[in-house]
Amino acid sequence: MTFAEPAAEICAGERDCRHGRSTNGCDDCKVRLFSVCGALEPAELDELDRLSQVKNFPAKAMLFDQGALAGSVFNVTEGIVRLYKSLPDGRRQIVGFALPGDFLGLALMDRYGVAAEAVTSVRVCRFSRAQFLSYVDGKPHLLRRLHEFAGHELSLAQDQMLLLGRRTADEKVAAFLLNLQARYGRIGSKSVNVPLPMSRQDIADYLGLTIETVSRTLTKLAKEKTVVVVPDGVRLLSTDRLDQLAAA
Amino acid sequence: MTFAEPAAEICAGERDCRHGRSTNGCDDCKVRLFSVCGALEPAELDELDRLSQVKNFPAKAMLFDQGALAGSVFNVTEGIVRLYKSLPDGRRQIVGFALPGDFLGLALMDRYGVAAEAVTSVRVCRFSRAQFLSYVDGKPHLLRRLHEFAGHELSLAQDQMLLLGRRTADEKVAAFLLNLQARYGRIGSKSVNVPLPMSRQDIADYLGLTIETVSRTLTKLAKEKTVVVVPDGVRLLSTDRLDQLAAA
DNA sequence: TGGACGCTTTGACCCATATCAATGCCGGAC
DNA sequence: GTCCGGCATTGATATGGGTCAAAGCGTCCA
Repeated sequence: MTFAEPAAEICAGERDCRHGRSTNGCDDCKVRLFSVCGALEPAELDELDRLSQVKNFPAKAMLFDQGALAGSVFNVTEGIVRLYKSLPDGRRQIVGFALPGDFLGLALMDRYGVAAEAVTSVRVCRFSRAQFLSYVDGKPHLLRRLHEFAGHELSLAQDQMLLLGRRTADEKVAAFLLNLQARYGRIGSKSVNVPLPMSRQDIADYLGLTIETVSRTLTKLAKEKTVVVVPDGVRLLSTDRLDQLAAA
Repeated sequence: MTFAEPAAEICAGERDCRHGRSTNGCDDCKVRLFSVCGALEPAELDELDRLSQVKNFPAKAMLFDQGALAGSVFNVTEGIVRLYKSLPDGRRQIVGFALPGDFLGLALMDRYGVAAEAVTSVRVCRFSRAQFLSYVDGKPHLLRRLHEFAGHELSLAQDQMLLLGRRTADEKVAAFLLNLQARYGRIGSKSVNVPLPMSRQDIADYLGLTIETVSRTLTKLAKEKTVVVVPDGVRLLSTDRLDQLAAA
């Protein structure tokens, strides 16, 4: 199983949590893990330090396959990862994109429930699942936090079900753009420029559409001056219009 | 938030766990909670006893609404509950059906993420969320178990995304029937007779189809001798054919 | 500098599923 | 019984989005 959604979501506001004790090059992941798990003692952070390990993947590399034994927990620190399930005939459903700060494998099950592939080149912090498990065991506040996190994940999955089952192509694309904007906003500058590092095929497989429909929908939105399509992204001109389409 | 899926799934086999200490009429829920949470001490079971409370709902009654403050955790002991999200214009996505043995509100978040309505008349065991929470706190093995459960839930949700986004009407209906059969099998007799207490509209809203398409698909399956449609249910004639359609 | 490859856009057409509209069927009220 | 109301089925038709096919358009590399 794989949890991969906004860690920042359950972090009570941003803060500078560099604790000045780094023993390897992986400050970022420690900071983010901190925010997921709630306050940790310096000693606990040091222990996490020792468990973490930086790893890089080129674009298109597979971090892990669906059904594989889950040996690791990852924290994405740079780049984007796609998480998906496939049908035997090749049809694919992307169930989520992991952005910097997101975790993979936090469900701590013994097998991964989805496959994970680098969309762009990706840098992660890796933890051994076994070590992470024993680290977490005996820290009930941390377990509680993890469970809350799981509930949040499930809620997002259910939103996505509503989108896949009951929304039109326009609504799907609008919701996708707004959602991405919000998530980028959390990790960097909140901007009307939304990068789209993933391909149209990825977007289509995320929204339950075809590549052509995604493309046509974007040009339609562009024609009605709701967005501007730029290289590798989109500029939102009327978030109001998008909100209206996404129809919360 | 709401977790509502096969509790039996994570129970290591059925067993008769009546512990002979019941102080109210709710043996069933204790048995099932036991199976979710792993071995508990008799004293712990007694404590749960005191927290539980039987409640009945007639068909169509709402157990709780989406976004409402989550005051309770439920364990369904009789009947079927539908869990859904709605769009402002009335479009509805059912994200799951809760059968006897399933839990509602196990995510323990402060608000329910979906609405829950009785499909049939329903009997539940109710626990106060606050009491359940303090009961669970300080029982790390139980927290671990709960977290595993959450991961399983998420995995099911992701399967449903694949179904909603990438499967045809035939495949959706076939997968739905097989899935229901498997779940009934866990709580009673594994049979080729699959009860369908929910309406066609419910099935449609679960599969992202219309009522007419569900009806047509069932008659099509009946014409090709894959199933027989009977009052309030379906008899499966060729699970092979259904498996083939569901295309694991 | 060009051409080849991968991705995106655009166009024309089609089909699976939605929509609209009867009709059928059953169970409860009286 | 029979009337009524709520589902389910079936048929006719429409359409959103899929499919197939052909250009665009960068970018990388020779």
